[in-house]
Amino acid sequence: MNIFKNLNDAQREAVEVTRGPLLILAGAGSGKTKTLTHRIANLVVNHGVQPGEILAVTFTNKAAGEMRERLGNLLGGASEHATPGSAQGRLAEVTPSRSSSFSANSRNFFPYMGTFHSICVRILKIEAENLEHVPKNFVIYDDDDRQALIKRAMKELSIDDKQLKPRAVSSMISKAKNDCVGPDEFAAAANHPIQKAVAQIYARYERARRDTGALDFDDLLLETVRMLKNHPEIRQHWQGRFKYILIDEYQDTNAVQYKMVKLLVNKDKNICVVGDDWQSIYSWRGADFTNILNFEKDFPGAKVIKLEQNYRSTQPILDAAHKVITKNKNRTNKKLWTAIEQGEQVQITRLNDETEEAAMVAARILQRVSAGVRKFSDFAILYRVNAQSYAFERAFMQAHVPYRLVGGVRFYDRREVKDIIAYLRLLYQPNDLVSFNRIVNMPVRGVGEASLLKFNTYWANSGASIVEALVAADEDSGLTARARQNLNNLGNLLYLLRDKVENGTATPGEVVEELVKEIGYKEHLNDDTPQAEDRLENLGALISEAAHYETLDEFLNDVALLTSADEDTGDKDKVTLMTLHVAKGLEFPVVFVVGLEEGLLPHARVNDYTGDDSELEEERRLLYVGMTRAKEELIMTHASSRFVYGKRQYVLPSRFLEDLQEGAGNFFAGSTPANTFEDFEIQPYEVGDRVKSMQFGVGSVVDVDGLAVRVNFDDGVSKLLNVQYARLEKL
DNA sequence: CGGTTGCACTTTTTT
DNA sequence: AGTGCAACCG
Repeated sequence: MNIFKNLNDAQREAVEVTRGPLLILAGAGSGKTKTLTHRIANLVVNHGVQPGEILAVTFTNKAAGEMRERLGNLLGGASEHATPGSAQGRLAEVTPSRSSSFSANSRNFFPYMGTFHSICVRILKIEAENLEHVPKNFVIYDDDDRQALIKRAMKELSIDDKQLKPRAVSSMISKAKNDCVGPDEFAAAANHPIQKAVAQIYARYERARRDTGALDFDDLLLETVRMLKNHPEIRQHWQGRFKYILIDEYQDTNAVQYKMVKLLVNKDKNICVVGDDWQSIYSWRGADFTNILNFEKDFPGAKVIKLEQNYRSTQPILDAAHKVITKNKNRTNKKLWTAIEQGEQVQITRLNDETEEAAMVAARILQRVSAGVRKFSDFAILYRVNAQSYAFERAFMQAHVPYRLVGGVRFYDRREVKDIIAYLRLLYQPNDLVSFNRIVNMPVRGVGEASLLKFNTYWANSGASIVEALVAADEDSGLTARARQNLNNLGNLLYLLRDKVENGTATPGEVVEELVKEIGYKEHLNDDTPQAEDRLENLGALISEAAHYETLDEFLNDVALLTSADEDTGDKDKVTLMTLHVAKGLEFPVVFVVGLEEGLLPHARVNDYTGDDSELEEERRLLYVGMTRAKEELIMTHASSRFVYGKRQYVLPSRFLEDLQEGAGNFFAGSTPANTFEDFEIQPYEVGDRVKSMQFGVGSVVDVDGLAVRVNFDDGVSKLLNVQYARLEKL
C-alpha cells in the first residue's frame, strides 16, 4: 500500500514529518481530513506505532466517526493483524453502534479518537477510583441540568431569578470553569454586587453538583486538567500512553483544552495540530484562536506546513469568499488557490420576506432536480439561527422538496426521552438530584410540593442516597401514607432495576422496557393531544436505541455527549438544512447562504460600537465558513423584511454583501445585480413629510423609526416602508 | 394536589 | 408565534 499516493507536496510533507511538534495550517477544503487520516495510517503502518498510542481529538463526534471510517478504508484488512490494546484502549463510542461501519471487535484497533469531552469521560471513568471528587458512576449534566441546579441554589440563597437570570449565571460559571477559575478564586476576584452574588451561587452549585454525583460539561475538561496537574503519576501514565497526539480544529480550543494539551504532551513532543484561524467561529464559548497563532511559541522548533490548495470550490466561489474574509484585520495571511478555474458566478438575490426567500430556494431546487441536473442531496441551506429553518420547512413541505434538518432539537432533548433518561440516570447514580426532581411526580404519583419538601428534609437528615431514602421513608418522614407508599414504590422499582443492571440480568434495552411498563409511561404519553403519536414513536426509538448497548454506563455517556448534529439522519436524497456553525467541515455542490441581513448576519447581538471588532470579525468568519462549503454553486439571499418575535421588521442587507461588491465588475449574476448597493443613500424623513410612492401614490409620513417609515397614503392605506427599497420620493 | 389559564420571554451559535 | 412558568380554582 502506498500511503503517499494521491497526496500533494504539502500534504505529503505533513504526513511524513512524524517527530516533534507540527502545525498544519489547513485552509478550507484543502484536504485536511485526508491528511490527518493518512498521517495516522503512516504512523501505524510505517513506523510501528500502536493505534492505542495515538490520541486524535476532533471537534465533533461525527468528525471522529468519519475519520475512523476513512482510516478503516485506508488500512483495509490491516485491522485483522492488529494487536488489541489494553482493555482501556477500546474505541470511544461516539455514535450508537448501529451507525458505525465497524464491528465491535475492530474497536481495539483504533486510536483514542473523539472530542475533548468524550475522551475526558473515558479517562475520568478509568481514573475515578484515584480521584476524590469524581465518583466512578458520575452522571453528566447538560446545560438544562446545570440550570436546574443553579435555580435551586438561587432559591436557597433567596436570590431573585428575575433580577439575575439563571441562564446568565450558568454562562458566567461556565466561563469561569473554562478559565480554570474555581468558586474560591471567583469569590476573591468578585467586587461588583452581581459578581458577588454569582460567587455565592457558584459555590453552592458546586457543592450541590458534587453531592449529586454529577459532572457538568465543563467539569469533564476541568477535572481532567486538575487530575493531570495534581497527580504526577497519573500524568506520567497518560503522557507515556499517548506517544502521538493529533488535534483537529485547533483554532477552536479554549483555555482548559489548551492546558490539557500541554499536560498530555510528553518530552518527545509529538504533537500535531491542525486548524485555520479564518474558520474560528466558537469564541463565544471560550475558544481562543490565538492558541493556534502561538503554537510556534509554545512548542519551539515546531514545523509549520500550509495547505493552500483548495480541492473543493471553483475559482469564483473562492474569490468571493476571499473578498469577505480579507476584510478582517485580525487574521493570518494566506492565499487559497484552486485548479478549478471555471464555474458559475456567485449570486446574490433579494426577496421581499422569508416566505419568498424560502419559496425561491424551493423553486430553484425543484427546477434543477426535475431537469435532471442535480439531486436533492446536492443542496444545502445554511442560516445563522435555527429559527430561520421554519420558513424553509414550510416551503419545502408545500413544494414537496424532501429535506433533513440537522441540529435543532436533539432527539435526547425531547421531553419524553429526557424523562426516561432521568429514571435511568437516577438508578445509575442514586444521588442524581436533578433527575429525581424531574421524575418524582412523572407520571403523576400524588407527590406535590408539600410532600416533596417533607421528603427532602427526611432525606437530608438520613445521610443516605435519594434512592435509599425513598425506600426507607416511613411514618417519621411526616409524609402522608399515600405519598409515602408511592415514594417507597418508586424507590423499590429503582432498586430492582439497578440490581438487574449491576448483576447483568438485564440489558439497557430490557431495563428501559421494564421501566416504561412499570411506571405506565405509555399510558401517560397517550393523552388526547395530537403529539401523542410522535411521543410514543420517540419512546419506541429510545428503546431500540438502548438495545444497541451492552452497559448502561456506555449508553448514558453517549446520550449526554451526542449532539443533534451527530444524529444519523440517513443518507437519503434530501436537501440539508442547518446553521452555519454546524456546517463547518462539510461540503455541498450547491449552497444557499440565506438571511444575509443586518441583525442576522452579523447578528444583532454583536457589539460593533465599542471599537472592538472581534465579534464582528467572527461573524464574518462565519459567513466565510458558509461560503466555502460550496463546491460548484453559491447563492446568497437576503430579504427586505422578516418576522422577528412575532413582528414583521424591515431589515437592511448585510454589510458583508458590500465586502463582496468591491471590484466586482461582472462578478455577480442573478436577480439582484451588484449595483443594487450603489444607491444606498438614505434620505432622512420626518413626521409630516409628504411623499410619493411609485406603488401607492401620495401620502404623509406619520412615524419614523430608523429606516422604517410609516406612511398614511391619501387613499386611506397605511404602509410601513423601508426607505431603502420603497421607491419613495420626497415632495 | 393537579390542572388550567394567562402572562412574559424568547433567539445566536454547541460540547 | 410558541413555550415555560406563576397564580388560581376545583
